[in-house]
Amino acid sequence: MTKHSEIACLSKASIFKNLPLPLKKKLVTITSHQDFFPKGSLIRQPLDGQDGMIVIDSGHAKIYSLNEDGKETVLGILSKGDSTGQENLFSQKDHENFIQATEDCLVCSMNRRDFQAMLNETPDLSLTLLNDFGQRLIMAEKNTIRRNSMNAQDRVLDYLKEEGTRAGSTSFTLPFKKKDLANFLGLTPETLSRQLNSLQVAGQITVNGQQITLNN
Amino acid sequence: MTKHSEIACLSKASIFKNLPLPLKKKLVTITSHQDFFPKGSLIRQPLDGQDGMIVIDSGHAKIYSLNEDGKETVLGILSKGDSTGQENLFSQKDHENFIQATEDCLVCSMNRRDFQAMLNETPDLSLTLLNDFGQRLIMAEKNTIRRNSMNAQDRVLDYLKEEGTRAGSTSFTLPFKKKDLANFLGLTPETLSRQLNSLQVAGQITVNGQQITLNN
DNA sequence: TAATTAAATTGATTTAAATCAAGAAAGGAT
DNA sequence: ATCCTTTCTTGATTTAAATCAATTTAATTA
Repeated sequence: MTKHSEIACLSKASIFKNLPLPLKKKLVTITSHQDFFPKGSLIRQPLDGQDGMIVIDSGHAKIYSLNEDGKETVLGILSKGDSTGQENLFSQKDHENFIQATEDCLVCSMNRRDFQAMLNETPDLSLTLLNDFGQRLIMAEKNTIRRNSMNAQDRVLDYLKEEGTRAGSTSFTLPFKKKDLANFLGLTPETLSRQLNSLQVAGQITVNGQQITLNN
Repeated sequence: MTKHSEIACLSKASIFKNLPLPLKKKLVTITSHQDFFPKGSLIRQPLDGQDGMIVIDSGHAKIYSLNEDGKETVLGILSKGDSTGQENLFSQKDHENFIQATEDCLVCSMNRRDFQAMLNETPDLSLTLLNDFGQRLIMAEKNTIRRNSMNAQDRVLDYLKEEGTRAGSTSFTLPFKKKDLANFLGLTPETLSRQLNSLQVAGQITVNGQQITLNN
């Protein structure tokens, strides 16, 4: 593993990519680089003793919680460059969510103690993180609004458009199973299936397995 | 307005209350103290040019958004000591939510530029804020789980218990209109009314106007 | 590649909560 | 106090999405 690829890993993470190079170099020293997780394996789970944050270097993963009766709630999807766990870097409580690799994943991670020490020395890093957190809070609110004021079809369309924007193309592959997407949108797989079909009949989208094309 | 009350204002804000005194003193210098907003008035609204954060010194306020067809989504409720707007302190975008005083309010505020300058000098403050943000993100996830895996009645009960914990008593006054509470929980006022009634019949709570008592 | 398991789709039915409607209670304004 | 407006409640009805059920399709595994 070359130093170059280590810097590259951090540079992919949206949360770090705009940091000045010297800061990145410092971060490299406290980062565990590119651990491999095969598809289906758990990257994090409650009581695993892990307290840091992770960055997805390649592959996809999903974050979910399980309630007492085993019901799963999909809280988010991670793609290349996404990070999660920052919210645990500052609390003493253990995380309570599962993170599962939905494809083979390479993952970079850093632990709480190292990171906190680093934050104390580097105000720039704090500001970057604060900015990122702010964005996430705004996203969370947006999601609440979406769920509160949109019906099934509009939620699906809204998500697909967002995904299209993210992909920078009208054509893209769903980054995870429809089952999980349904849950993420607060729907059942059956309802999602019907809505996708209905949108296709209306000519708004073209669906081909996991491949989606937005028309207009 | 005495210096003492100015410090007191910051000390009430959960986000600042654990800061060391010297830091609080510094913050006081960039804070606008105790602006008065009568019940019903808007503390913040889109395009008002305000870009900072606020702390509620007394009274209650609600945060909500309006979509194109005028539908309101209640995003949160602010009580004494609560703060909001931190998420805007780091982005250049203007805020898009309304904040309305639901009672007469005294509000402290600080603007983006002053605050950012201060952050650069005081890493401790960044850490405190990061911690707070982390908590909020965790709360937002909790809320998603609640909405995804609870029916109307459980959502209401869950909220009431949370409020009871917050109030530190089994008896408390709802901090805002049932109409707004319903919206906040993703319900209609009719459904909330029925669920409160049903919980009372089941002996779980006692309802008297805005006054709620939890039994057991 | 066949066998097995999981995911996705399609149809029929149920249901929880929304909507519609109307009256009662509470808050503000004059 | 009286009027007017908004909120709250209660009942009847509708409806969007969930659930139940059965295939088809796709993905894993042996």
